[in-house]
Amino acid sequence: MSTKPKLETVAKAAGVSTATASQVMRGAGRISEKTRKKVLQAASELNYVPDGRAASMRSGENREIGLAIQQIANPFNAEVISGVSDLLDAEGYLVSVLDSGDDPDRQRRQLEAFIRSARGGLLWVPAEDTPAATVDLLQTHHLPTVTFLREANTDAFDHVGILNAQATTTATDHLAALGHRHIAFLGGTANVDVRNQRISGYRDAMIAHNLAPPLVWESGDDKLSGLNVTLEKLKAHPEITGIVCNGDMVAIGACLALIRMGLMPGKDVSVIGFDDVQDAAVATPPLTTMAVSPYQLGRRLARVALDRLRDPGMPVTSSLVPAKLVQRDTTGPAPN
Amino acid sequence: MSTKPKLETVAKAAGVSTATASQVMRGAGRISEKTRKKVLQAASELNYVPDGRAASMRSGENREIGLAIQQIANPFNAEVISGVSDLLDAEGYLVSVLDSGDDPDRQRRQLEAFIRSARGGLLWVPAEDTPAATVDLLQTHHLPTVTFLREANTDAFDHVGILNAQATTTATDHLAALGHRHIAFLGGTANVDVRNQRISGYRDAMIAHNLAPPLVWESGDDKLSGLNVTLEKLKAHPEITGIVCNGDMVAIGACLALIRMGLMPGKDVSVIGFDDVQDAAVATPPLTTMAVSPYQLGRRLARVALDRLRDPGMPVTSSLVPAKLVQRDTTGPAPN
DNA sequence: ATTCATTGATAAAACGATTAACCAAGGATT
DNA sequence: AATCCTTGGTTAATCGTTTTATCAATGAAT
Repeated sequence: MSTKPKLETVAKAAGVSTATASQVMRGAGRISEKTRKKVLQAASELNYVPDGRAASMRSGENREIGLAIQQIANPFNAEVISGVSDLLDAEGYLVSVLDSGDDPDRQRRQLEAFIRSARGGLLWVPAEDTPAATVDLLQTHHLPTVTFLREANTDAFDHVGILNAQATTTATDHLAALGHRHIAFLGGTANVDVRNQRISGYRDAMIAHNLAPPLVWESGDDKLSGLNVTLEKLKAHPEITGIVCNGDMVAIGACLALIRMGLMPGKDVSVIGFDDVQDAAVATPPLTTMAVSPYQLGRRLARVALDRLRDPGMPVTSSLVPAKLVQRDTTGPAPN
Repeated sequence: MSTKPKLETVAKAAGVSTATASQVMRGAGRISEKTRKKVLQAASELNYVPDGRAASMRSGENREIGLAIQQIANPFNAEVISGVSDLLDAEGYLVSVLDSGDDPDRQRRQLEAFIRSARGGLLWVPAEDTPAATVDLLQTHHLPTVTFLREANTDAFDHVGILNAQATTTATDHLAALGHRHIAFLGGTANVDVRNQRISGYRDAMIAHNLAPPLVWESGDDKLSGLNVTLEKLKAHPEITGIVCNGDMVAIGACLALIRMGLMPGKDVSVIGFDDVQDAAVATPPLTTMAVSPYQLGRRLARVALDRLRDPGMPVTSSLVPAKLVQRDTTGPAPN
């Protein structure tokens, strides 16, 4: 009574062969209505759930897909996850999320475990300093992979990302148009591709408008380090009246710092974020930011993965989505 | 060259049987050092990764465990996830996170898919209004399960949770000691166990101190709805000088509302949160809250799961951890 | 020179599904 | 009446491991 039911159990209960039972369960083959009913009845009475390991092993299919990301706690990532899950869930896939903590070793272990279980596909934000061996691993095992935000050093994977340089150029242009001349870039740790692209967009705009020499402030990606770094750096550079940020969280941190220093964001110093996380609109004051809609980005990512799974022969795609300037209260005309 | 290597491939390359190769890979059985070397060599050259489906099917073991939670984006949950992953990761398990969105149907689909793949164990925050059939499903399939925060209606699962009533009593006591007499409870939607427990702790304290009749304000669990509900309700009840919250995010929302109304949190109206998420300390003003350390809670959860997996015969456990009052700046003496 | 352990390796039967190939029975077609 | 589809179902091989039982070879003990 308490032993886990298998296909054979169901088949016996319905008085048919396992082959027939299997066909019924999958709605395949030619089965009469009468026996179909019998089998389904038996299955539901026994609370039968097929063993996906066996099924997947034999059929070579697997409707579980993984999303490997560095930090689930990051609100941007959290919203991406929602977008991915919502779409793939509706298509009958099971999405499970892996958090690498941006640690290449941990990432390696996770991906090996992932390959072991031979799942259907992988949506992957490669950890910083991912070794080529890890990319090889995925390729050797023919795991359908879509990279996200960060590109892997190969042309075998589809990619979904953001037009980073274009976005920070737009952001810097915006501040320049408001009369700011001393603009700094804040956020991110050294040598991450995404950040480098954003910095270069910012640099280009600074040069194009013939503004003060570019100034890059390194920090973490969270609120707290945005706060601390801003406090410290702004003391050394009181001439700064505009800050282009690597993410909304640091931007919010920067605003907190300004307030602590008795400055008014959007009045004394203008701050512009990146991502448009939900918090951005609720922050006090509401944050001007380069919006990419993480949720929609997640859906796009899922869509690409679906296309790839359905047509493995499809040529490799790369889709880069633009960010839109969303003006709220943290940017305004440069003071006198 | 490009076909996925299997155990047979490795065995052939090393000139041994698959049985031997298998034993080498798992470090089991009695194998001479010489052949051990040969096999390992071959395996690494071929980039061999065992097929976990086959292995798990035969051996009945699976080192993948799932964490099913309602909303990844919630910072409390995000920190729990870190705690769980850190510990289980170190023990060689693969943790994958499922987001049910607190939707019972979606949860059901996810859990079925989860059972299909016959994974090792489940850490489960049951969705609101989870039907008994879903609990049955897990039991029929003998999936080692630990419920978290919310209890399932069965005594078959281990449980890890919070002493909710005790915590809100402490919180209310704290406000009462500061001289507040009109205290409201804010947050959560109707009829969630956790919330009911918290409300009852609040109620008990209100009655014990002979304060104004309890007042419960319903809202979501996020910042924005905390903000909106507070704006609205406080207009109707201007006598309120203290608010006990169902979570830090609503508490922060409430503070934002106060500021918008020209009131000072901790001076005009005292607010006390629940959870102690990272944001609580960074908020302006820093939030007084009932701290449970989601990260540590996650580790505890993982620990219980490990114990259960290692000794399936162990009697069912239930561990409830207390919350500690962390005083910051949003609570203070009642105004005159 | 038997017998007995011990060591190191292997053959073959699982695990629980899927699926190609096959077949029996009945009806329609010539 | 012989042939040919069609329908509805079954048999048996297969996926890639793990594991039990077995076995050959070698050296130690009688």
